[in-house]
Amino acid sequence: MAKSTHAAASAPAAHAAAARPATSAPASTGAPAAQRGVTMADVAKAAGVSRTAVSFVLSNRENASISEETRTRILETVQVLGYRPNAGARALASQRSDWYGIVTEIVTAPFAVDIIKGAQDQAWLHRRFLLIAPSDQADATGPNQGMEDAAVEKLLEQRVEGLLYAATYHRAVHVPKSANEVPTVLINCFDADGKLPSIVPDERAGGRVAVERLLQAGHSRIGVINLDPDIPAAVGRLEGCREALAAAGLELDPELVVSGHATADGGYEAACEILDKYQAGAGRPTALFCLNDRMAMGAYDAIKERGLAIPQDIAVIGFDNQELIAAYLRPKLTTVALPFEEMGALGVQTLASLTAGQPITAHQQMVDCPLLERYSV
Amino acid sequence: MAKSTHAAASAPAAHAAAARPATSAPASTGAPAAQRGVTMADVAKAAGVSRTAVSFVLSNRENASISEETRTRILETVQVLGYRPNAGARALASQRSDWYGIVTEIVTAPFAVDIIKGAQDQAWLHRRFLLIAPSDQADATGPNQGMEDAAVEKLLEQRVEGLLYAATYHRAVHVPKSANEVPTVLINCFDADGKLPSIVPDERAGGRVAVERLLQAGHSRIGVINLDPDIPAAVGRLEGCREALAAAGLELDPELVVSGHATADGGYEAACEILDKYQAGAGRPTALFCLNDRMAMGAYDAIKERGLAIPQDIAVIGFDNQELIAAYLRPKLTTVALPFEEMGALGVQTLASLTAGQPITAHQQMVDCPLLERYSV
DNA sequence: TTCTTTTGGTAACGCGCGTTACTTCGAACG
DNA sequence: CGTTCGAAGTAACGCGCGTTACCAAAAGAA
Repeated sequence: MAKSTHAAASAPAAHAAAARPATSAPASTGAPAAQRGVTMADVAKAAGVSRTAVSFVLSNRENASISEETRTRILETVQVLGYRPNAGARALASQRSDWYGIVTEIVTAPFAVDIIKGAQDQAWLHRRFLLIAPSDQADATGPNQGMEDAAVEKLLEQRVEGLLYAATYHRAVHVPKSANEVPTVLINCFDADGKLPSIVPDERAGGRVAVERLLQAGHSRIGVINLDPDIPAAVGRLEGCREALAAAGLELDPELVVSGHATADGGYEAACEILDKYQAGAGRPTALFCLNDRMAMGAYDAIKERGLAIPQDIAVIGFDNQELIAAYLRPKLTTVALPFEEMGALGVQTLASLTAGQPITAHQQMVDCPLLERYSV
Repeated sequence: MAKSTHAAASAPAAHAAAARPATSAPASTGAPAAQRGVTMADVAKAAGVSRTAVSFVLSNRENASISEETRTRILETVQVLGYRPNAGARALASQRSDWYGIVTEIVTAPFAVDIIKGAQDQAWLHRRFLLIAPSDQADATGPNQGMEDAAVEKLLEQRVEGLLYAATYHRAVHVPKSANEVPTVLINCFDADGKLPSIVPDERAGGRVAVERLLQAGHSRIGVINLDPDIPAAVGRLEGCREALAAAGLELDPELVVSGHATADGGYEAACEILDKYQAGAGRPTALFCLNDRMAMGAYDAIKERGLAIPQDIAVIGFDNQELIAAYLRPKLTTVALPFEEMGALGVQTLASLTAGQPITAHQQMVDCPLLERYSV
């Protein structure tokens, strides 16, 4: 709780009470410094025109008839006075807020940030603001439904034009009811009731591309370090794995599939089990497909412990592209990336279509998981 | 760019054109479903009172005289109609927006998310909304000043009551001029002009606590894998290191300080240099203080390559607490954490004081960097 | 009984802006 | 010379709400 905050030795002056007084300095020098609270009426008065004229000029109205002369005069006045439009007032008058809301679990999120970034960038391009509301809260006792409802409620109070609902791992979710009042798109998750449009990673294609890469490198006996077999990610990735093998006329040996806890330790143990089951050349796999990068990290240790080299003796391929792991393991990990940024961006695009009343391409959109080649295959 | 979006096989129904029509259903059944666009006036009419009365009740006015009877009647009507206050209109009328803005580099940020989370949580507790604006943008050519100005400008258009400016690594920054129009607090950086209040990690105390831990474990000859010696983080941490040694009557041997690139590879090379400079027992350090976790990751490899055990032969301590590295290395890395969340939270608290006109405790507040004990010492 | 105070409200203004309907004026037209 | 018409601009309303000033009736006080 960061109690020990003390004055810094390095900062010479101690502007302690730096709070700005809220008093308005009515008419300062004619400096171009933006004065607080300059309104459209002020601009109008200073330019000697009506407020309406200013509004017309600033909103670039097509069929407004304003002479080029007054037009430039108004724009100059805007500059001089440092006028800045009031987004809230504009929203009130025009009945459109230019805001989207996103509710997501920030706390437990190594990935949420990527979704947010993708969405944020795209929203910025669409000249929209993205309001972020946490669906989990520090002082709440776990991620409770109450928080989510409150988050959606707060967002709706801000009159967001659309809602994004993002999960940090691919799964089915229940979205608060009030989300129905506004166009809503799910990201990295799907509606358990099947009503809302969603955007998810194409796990199956990802699994396929991973195993295809191993096959292409000449491996035919491939071990799989599996996640909890019930979650959508595991189902899809394993299915893709089977497809790739089948296309090469191979089958997945159930003996070579080991499920473990989705951690480095879990990966370590699973890798040990697979590696110790066979002798080299006598059925021992020459490649490991780890269904996430954390497990790949553990597998690395198991492999190195046995004096084996990556990728010469055993090739490893991961999933997720957890940057801080994959890019810093030695050798760097070849892995399949989860397209969080793209999903975030696509979410905003979909929302934009929806709010514009346009049809969307599909109820559930799947985004490719690209292979990231590094040095472990 | 996520081109291949195709209909999902798993989603049965194809609610393709799910766009909601914007037509208002004037008087639906008396269902309790929240009708879009219920206003305070609607509530007033339905409850048979004036709009003022509703406003008084909803804002819990102290000295308003509303009988308990009408009060409950109003509240019931609010429930029934599903009235939801319009935050924008409220902001306009009350001249306070309840919004803070934060501008930060999301792109290049393994850490920015933590700052945001801390700030977000705290803002939520203060019943404030946090608007996030990116200071770097996907299509921009690098982090340019133009983007930052635009970000601040956009935030001010939203009439944020205060501004947070966050960097992802501790450094001096230049803040856009217009930030002066509103209370502003810097997080994980400081104003090059020395005007704005800031919140930074106490690097020196962090360096001290790290080395104290090593000393306590019986190490007296400690190697240091340094960052670029010029950045504030390196200066502070090294200073703390010297202090701890001095307190134990020791001095820092310049021979044992090696600077490297702030990556795993840089750490690997630096560690190799230190380890190969001496024989075991003949001056070779028994512990390494790595000034960040990525370098510690490389150091691990150098140590293991030489057949040495962590922490039995060589103890390692890191800095930053980059979760995905520190918590998954084997053995798990003891490190000093950068208090991003705390800094974010403290930033909002400071902003709250500032906007309330209260004095703040110090121009620059330093937040402790706690030691995280794991298994590498 | 008359005057004052309290209780329980309401009318009306303004926040900053988008938007529609209207006015004025000079030029072209018949 | 009267009429029409476009150009240039303005008055005024309303978005949803906070807030101040005011009012009517009931309850005490003198």
